This record gives sequence, structure tokens and C-alpha cells, in this order.
Amino acid sequence: MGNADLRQLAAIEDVAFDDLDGSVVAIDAHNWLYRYLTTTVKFTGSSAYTTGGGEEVANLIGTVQGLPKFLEHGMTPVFVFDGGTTELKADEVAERREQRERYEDDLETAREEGADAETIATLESRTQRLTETIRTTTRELLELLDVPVIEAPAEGEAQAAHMVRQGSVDYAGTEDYDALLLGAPLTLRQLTSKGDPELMDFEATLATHDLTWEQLVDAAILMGTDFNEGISGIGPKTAVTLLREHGDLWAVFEAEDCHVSNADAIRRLFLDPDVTDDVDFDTAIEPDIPAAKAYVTGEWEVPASEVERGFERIDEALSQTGLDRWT
DNA sequence: CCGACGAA
DNA sequence: TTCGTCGGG
Repeated sequence: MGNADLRQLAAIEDVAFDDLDGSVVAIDAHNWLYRYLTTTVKFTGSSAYTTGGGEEVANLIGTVQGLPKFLEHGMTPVFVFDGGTTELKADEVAERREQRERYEDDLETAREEGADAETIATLESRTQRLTETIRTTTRELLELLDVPVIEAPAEGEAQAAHMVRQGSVDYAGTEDYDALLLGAPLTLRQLTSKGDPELMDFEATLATHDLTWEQLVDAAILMGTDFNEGISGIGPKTAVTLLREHGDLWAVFEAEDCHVSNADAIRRLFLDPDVTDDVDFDTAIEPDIPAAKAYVTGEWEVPASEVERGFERIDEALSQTGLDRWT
């Protein structure tokens, strides 16, 4: 089920933040936000992050606290949001969809029963979907801060990977190993945590195992992806061996007398996802900080103390690069 | 969810 | 080498 097995195959190296200065990173917004949502809500309790109207706005705090990290290292983030249809086509991956619906039912039940914020956050993570309020308020805040936002036709992660291949950005930024399957040439992980980030190199991954992109995806399907259970008994090593031996997924199915439903559709989700080339954005960031602050603390009633330092750091980081440019 | 570790 | 479980972030 989990695709942590992919890590075993990935060519990963540490990279210093200093080396990322001046780079542009397409951030998988869902993935990034979720990381901040869980940690923010989990460690501080939810009351400060819920408005009088009962709206969860921890995302605003997460965004204000998370942005400085990029800017202080001279990086330009481009946030890529999922498009309207994040659900997969019903006939393609029916089982997966049913699973999500079960999760969503759980979530709804928990809400009705007034479950605590932590429980709800956990359930929300499993539905793989952020609330509409979270999506729109994050976007509005980013726009006030003049941070580029891209709307993906479908999956944000696929769009981010595509943008790296296109060359409109330098890296994809996500914790998800799926970026490799989506063919993102260079992916940064651990941008939110304390130490240096990790760099996943797509071509190096293929070269290390002497696989093609298609074969890497096929290996992942054998091991199990977000969209299918893996074949029991096949892990990273065996999967690679089988692909090298038999060539492609269907040859492996035949040789090993096994099968994965919807394999063809799952394969296409990685090899040929719905993405767009229409990605116009400006990497010069000139935020309206007073307006952003008013939006967060005024309109959404977030205590000023929660975001004061974050806004300060954003301001300082940007005036610093301005000075650098000048001298 | 993620990485680590012990069992088969 | 894989799988299941358990503890941490």
C-alpha cells in the first residue's frame, strides 16, 4: 500500500540550502499544506485556529510560517494546486475510489459527532482532500503575498513534475515519492523540516537500476502504489529483477502468473497525466504585507501573535534579496 | 505517515 | 528479502 518502498530505488542525495539560491520550485500545494496542517494543529491544539464561525484556518498560520524558509534561502516557490477533479475516473480505479469514499464517510461521521481536531485532521489526510475553505484562503493569502499560484488541470503533483520537465521551474517540491514515477527530473524533499533537503534524481534513478521510465512505473505497480495493492512477496529488489528479466509489466504478469487490476490505467496516471503547458507566472515577489496581515488577522481572526514573526521574516527575506541585487 | 527492527 | 508491528515526528 505505502510507496515507501520506492525510496529503496530512488537516487537520493543531500543538498545544501545554499546551493538552491536563485532556484524556482514547484510546490505540490496539497502535500505542503497538509504537512503544516498536521503539525500545527497537532502540537498546539486547535482553538486558536478556528474562527468564531467554526472555520479551520490553521492553513493560514502554516502558510505564513512556512513561506520564509523558501524566501530566506533565495528560492521562489510556485504553489501548484489540484484542479477541480482530483478524484480519479470511476471506471479506472474503482477500488481506490470506494476506499476514499469510506474515508470520507468516516470524516463526516466524526464531524457530526464533534470529534476533536486531531482526529479530524487525521481523517482529512486520508481523504486526500483539503476543505474548500482551506484551498481558497490559502490561495487568497498567497495572492496577497504575490507568490505564484498555478491551478493544475488534475493532480497538482503531476503538474509540478511536468513543469520541471518543461523547464519552467528547476525542481518539484514534495515529500511524495510519486514524483519519481511522474518523471520529475529533480525533486526536493524535506523542504519543511529542519535539516538540509534531499534531492531525488530521476535520470540517476533509472541509470542505477538500468530501467526505463516505463519499467520504473511497472516496478512500482508490482510493489504497490497509492492506487493498487502490490503483489505479495514482491518488494523493490524482486520488482526490479523481474522487470529487467521480462521487460514490462504484462510479461511479468504472465511469467509470475499474477495480475493487478486496472494496471494500464494506473500506468497512464504516472506516464501520461493530465497537465497543462499554460503556466504563466512572475518570479519577482512583491508582497502587500499589510494587506496579507489584515486578511489573516482581521478577516480570519487569527491571533496576531501567531503570524507576527512569520510576516516579519517574509519582509526581511525579500528586502534582503533586494539589497543583494542592488549591491 | 515514516523509518526501524525483528521474524519468517 | 519481505512483511508486520511499533514508536517518533
